[in-house]
Amino acid sequence: MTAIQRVKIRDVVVDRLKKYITAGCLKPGDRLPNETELAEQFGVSRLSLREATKALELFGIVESKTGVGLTVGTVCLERVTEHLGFHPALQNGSQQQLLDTRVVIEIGALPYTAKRMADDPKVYESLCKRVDEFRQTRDLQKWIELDIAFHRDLLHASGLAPLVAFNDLLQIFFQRFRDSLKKADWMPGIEAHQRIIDALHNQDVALATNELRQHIEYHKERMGAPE
Amino acid sequence: MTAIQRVKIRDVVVDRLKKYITAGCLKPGDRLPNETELAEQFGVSRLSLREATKALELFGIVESKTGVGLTVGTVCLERVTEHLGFHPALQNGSQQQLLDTRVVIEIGALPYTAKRMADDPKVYESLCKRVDEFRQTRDLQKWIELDIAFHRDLLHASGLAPLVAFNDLLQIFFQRFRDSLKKADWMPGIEAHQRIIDALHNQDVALATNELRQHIEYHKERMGAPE
DNA sequence: ACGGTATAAATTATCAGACAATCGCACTGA
DNA sequence: TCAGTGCGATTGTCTGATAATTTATACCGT
Repeated sequence: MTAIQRVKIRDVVVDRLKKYITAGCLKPGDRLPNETELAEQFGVSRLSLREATKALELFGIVESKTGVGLTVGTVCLERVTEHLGFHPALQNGSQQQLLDTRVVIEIGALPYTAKRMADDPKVYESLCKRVDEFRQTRDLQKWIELDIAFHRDLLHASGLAPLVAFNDLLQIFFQRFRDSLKKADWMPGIEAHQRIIDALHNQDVALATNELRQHIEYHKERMGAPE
Repeated sequence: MTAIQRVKIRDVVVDRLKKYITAGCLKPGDRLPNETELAEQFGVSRLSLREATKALELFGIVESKTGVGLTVGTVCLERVTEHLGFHPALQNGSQQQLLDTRVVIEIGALPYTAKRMADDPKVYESLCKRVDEFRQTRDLQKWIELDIAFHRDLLHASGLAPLVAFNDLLQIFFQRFRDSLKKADWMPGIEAHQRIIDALHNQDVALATNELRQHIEYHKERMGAPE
């Protein structure tokens, strides 16, 4: 007794559309065939094709304009956040995994960040500016935004763009219990941020790693196993 | 002259659906009214409502089953990651960046894998089985598949599901380079795989890290800067 | 009376065809 | 030359119908 799930046409069409784009090396802005033609090519009705394109449009992968046609787009994580941010049902079963994943990504990026810091002094300066912003803020909501921005910048400084994207995605799933934290919980984070970038500035990756790990583990205690 | 954008019905429906869910405090698994009823309630045709629900279904926000109806779904990271292949960071990222990202992820997972190996002997055994499969294969295409599978299993053994999803995403972009490799290039990889899991088996994370780094860097030389 | 099976109802999945709205562009007229 | 107009192409939306699937119910045999 195999639990077979009926394969829905639009899921197939979604895959085929994505393959069509990648196989043709199409870039954002490139035109796609019109709906009728694509439907014929895939051997489905226009409606089924539409359901697929409309779904992909929510991600931003394709765009459609009346009177113009379909064009290739790019995933815009802000848009994804917008749709997911209202968190009806984010899977929270593995907060531990999410945090560990963050640790892996952020710590793994540190050596690359240190290398870039050695080459470009502006990297350190801009990060310092972020921390200063932090010190001047009293509003909790603003702090949260700045914290996300700091960790994002820290990753961005590594020069590894994919890691930034992955981190953005993870942040979506963290958003919820961020709100449940108290102001006092965030206090120690400021100086931790400073110590991390200072260690990197001194090319002491090991120290930065320790600081960052402690910094994230600190949050782990506050979030883990609530009930 | 404001750039007015025609408000598309399905976008409105998407918003109203999300509000419907949040306003009712609906949880994953909760039933939604059927399509006809919802369409009537929103004052749109059933088709427009469908386009909205199908789009949300790609996110996992709602689920629909034939003969059952609409239910609130759970959004999981893996599902979103699956469609992230069109993110600019991955589209425009250089091979170098993608490889470095792989290094960060795979090496970062090793400590977790070692820990799980210590707890469960089956982890090591199943990985060994993979390597054995490798030795018995002569077909190049099969080797490529097995290599991907091995690295996937290695990550999976860490217990960090998000990393597996990220890795799957990265593999899409490596696919093209793999095909250009020669059979001889893959030979040393087999024993490297064995050494990695043996080191982990002995709880020697540092050694495993070195082996894995060399293993991936080895490929870097063959792929890097072709033109 | 009970268990299993066949039928019916409810619901989504998919399709076909039509018309409206919108955009781009060529064509025309001054 | 240039502004205006109309036409074709394309997506947006609707109506209606049929197929596929699951759940619940009624029926039948023992």
